[in-house]
Amino acid sequence: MSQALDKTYSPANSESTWYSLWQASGIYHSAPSERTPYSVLMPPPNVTGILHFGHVLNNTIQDIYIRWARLNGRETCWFPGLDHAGIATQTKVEKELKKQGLRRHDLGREAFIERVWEWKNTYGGIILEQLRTLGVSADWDRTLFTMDESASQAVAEVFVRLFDEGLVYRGKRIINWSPVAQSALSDEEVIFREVREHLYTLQYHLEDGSGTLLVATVRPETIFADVAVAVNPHDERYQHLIGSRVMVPLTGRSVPIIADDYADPTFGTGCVKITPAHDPNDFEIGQRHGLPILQCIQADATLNELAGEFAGLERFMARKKVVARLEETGLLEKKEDYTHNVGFSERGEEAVEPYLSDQWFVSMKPLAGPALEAVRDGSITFYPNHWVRTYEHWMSNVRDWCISRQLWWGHRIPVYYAEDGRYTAAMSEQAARIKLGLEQGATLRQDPDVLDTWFSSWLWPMTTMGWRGPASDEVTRDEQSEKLMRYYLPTNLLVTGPDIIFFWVARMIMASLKFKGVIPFRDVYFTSILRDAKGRKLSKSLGNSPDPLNVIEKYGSDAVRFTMIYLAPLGMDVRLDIDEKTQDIASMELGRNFANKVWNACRFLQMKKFDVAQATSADAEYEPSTADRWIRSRYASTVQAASKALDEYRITEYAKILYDFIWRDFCDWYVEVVKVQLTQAPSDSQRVAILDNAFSVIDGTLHLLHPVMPFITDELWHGLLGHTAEESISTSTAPTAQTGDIDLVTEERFETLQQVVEALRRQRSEMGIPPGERLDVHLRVRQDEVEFYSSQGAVITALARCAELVIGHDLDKPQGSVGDVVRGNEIYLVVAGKIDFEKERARITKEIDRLTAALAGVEKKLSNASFVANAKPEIIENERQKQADWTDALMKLQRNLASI
RNA sequence: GGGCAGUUAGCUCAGUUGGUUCAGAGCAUCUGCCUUACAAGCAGAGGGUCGGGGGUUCAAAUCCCUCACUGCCCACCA
Repeated sequence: MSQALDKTYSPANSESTWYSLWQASGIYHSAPSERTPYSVLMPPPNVTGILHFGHVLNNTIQDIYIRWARLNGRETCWFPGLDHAGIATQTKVEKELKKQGLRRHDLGREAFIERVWEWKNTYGGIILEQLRTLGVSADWDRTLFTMDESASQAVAEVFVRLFDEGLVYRGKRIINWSPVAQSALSDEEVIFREVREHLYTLQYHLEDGSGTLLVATVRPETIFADVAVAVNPHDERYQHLIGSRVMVPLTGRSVPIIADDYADPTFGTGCVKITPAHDPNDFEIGQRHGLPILQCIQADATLNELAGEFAGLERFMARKKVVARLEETGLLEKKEDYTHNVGFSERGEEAVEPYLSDQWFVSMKPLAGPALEAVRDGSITFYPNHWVRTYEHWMSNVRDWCISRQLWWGHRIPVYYAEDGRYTAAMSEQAARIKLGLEQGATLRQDPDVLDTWFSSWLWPMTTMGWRGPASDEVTRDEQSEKLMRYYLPTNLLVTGPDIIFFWVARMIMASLKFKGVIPFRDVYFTSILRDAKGRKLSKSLGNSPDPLNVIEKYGSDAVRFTMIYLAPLGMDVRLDIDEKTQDIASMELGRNFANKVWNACRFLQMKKFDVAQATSADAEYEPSTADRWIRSRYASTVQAASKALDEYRITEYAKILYDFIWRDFCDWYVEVVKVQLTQAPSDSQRVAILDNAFSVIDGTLHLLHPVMPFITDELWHGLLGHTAEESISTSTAPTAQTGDIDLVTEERFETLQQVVEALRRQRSEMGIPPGERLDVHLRVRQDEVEFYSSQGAVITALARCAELVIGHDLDKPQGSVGDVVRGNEIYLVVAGKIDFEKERARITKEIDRLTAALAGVEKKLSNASFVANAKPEIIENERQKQADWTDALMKLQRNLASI
């Protein structure tokens, strides 16, 4: 046994020491072996990322399962990595440049990308470093960056393959445009927010001067691109006008009045202006009716020459001016307040502009079918399961995925355009020439755009294992990565937030099925959403997202991990009591106090071990006490329950089971009894036998606790059980439930003992007896229990602070005593002169009232013929037993009351 | 408009298959303790009838219906 443990657990030093040891010994590296694999894919944090509490929760859960699998002898691999996060990273670097008064175009594409790489190299690994502070036991040797060479190749090959199959195509569509990023966005990157604007009703004069059509719009700045006004074909008000023309205000242009069901006669005036270039619905109507397309808003969200005097104005400024001019010219009929939803860019704060442009799309329907099936047929299980509905809904209505981004940072689209306008996707210029049937040296231009970040993320299950794409599979055949995928795929668990179920989870399922014919993972655990005390999501901008490293520094990593797990039930939001001023989370004390409790329980055992003579061996004749057998029984149940909770992904319960076992059973009762047993034991060899029992329970308990509290458990495992520095609890073996140790008879007996002690304590407290004062106690028990209670005399005496303890079957209530009844046992505490008769009478009366009411309930049940006829026999028997017990207790209490 | 969660003690939440005093835990509150592992602790106490209403059942916090409120996701009719 090593050095004495300190009085208080101080995580700061020991945690980093342990992590260094773990890392140096490379114990978390994994490779295919004879053992059953267990693998987890880490959701790759962004290179710009800094650890936040979402990561803490997410990675703690993953680490728990990884460590638990490792303890259970699985070949355990946790694949970590980093995401290049296209838009996010590029925006960051552009902001940096802006401080120097530069824009990316000033540098040029190549120099700019170089700057981003510099940024990535400087800040990219920070979060991975931070995850180590948290204790994450990933296989760092396998860390992958989504823009690493192998991953990039896979991305390009996948693109080419899908292009060749016609599943990736180019098209001119209305897409979500971010004027700030100057790039397209996918539908998933747009979030809708309610906005209070105005609904303007404009006068469109009929071209022949015969009247005016009133048209409502929230975007009067788009009138310059109007190509028609639509009315409902069944709308009698306007039927006669269909086919005639109206003048678009402020333009001198006339457009036709067309009939289309899209126009809702009950909304506004029933007339809709049609602007195909600036509204997805209008675009479709334009297609249906063969209308021309006019575009008046440009990529930077300013108006172009079509807008005449308004050209060059930013869209919202233009709206103001246009409205003003309409007002002047009398063409503005009315202006009403109007609240509706507007799409905003997920990252930036700006309103997304529906923008007509050439983009690349993935045709999703063919990919969605098998992916939907894999979840429906149970090959993949979601926890909590209700997310399946969301998944199904999205998958059934999936729309094509816009994957091109007008950015520089990312995987360049492997498409080459010939001078004649033809194009193809290929792995190189030369390959493209061959595909297009062009001669060597023919000029080609590569598509300037890059791919959506998620186009690399969806290959994560394969690229993390070294996959280089479908063509490589067929041609070069990478044995190494093939072996890894055969062994580790499908991975066992994915832990992620429900917010990226469409972005990532669904698409990984599609890609893995498409390219490897295998599901990427079996179980998906959706984590809780973290909120502050006011219920708001944690976010940097709100200032309600403390830096986890500071919190870890204050409470310890184990404490933070434990608290997060304890507080975060499966599938529900979690409120954290974040103090915005101090950036502190006081509830972390729960974990810290618990860690300290574990620490001190071990410290106690260690001290007792030091007290016995060195090298004493356990007395083979030692007969385990009731408490010894009780704690073994409780421990066996705990192993069983904790394992089951983990298997079922009820990690909060796992945490609670351990918390209660260690604190309530082990510390509050077992350790207290052990103190008595050690004092009473006649020899050191007996003491060693007693301690052996305690050590074996604490050894197993540390293993159970290790997945959630890796640092302190390894430290105690060494400090207490004398393991060498080369060993780690994390690579030792988990305990299995010894169901034979579960002994319900002993548990019942011990519980009664606990209740007797508690009753005595309650009496003392109510009578105001100072804790130090010892009083006589008389226990009247059943004849056949006298021996048992006598054997527990020392324990009761110590825990209930008795002076003299008299145990017998045939005892009378002593003079000057207060009494109580516990499971048929009568307890008398001799308080002599200190007795407060009023209080005592009140206490017993209250107890009698309670029992009388409870008994009445039972008797009512038992006298109910249908209850007796229908209820299960054991339930009825139970009620009968209660009736007997309570009748007996009532009798004893009444006698007690009478004697006061 | 469609879908999914949630509503249990002052606060944050447990409560697996309806039935052992199941109405629990932590924090907070109150009382008393530095009892030689732990004051980051120990011993006690008070506090809720389980959102409202209805139903099924011998029996409901637990199952069904309905209403209300809260949150999230999807859709997005100018």
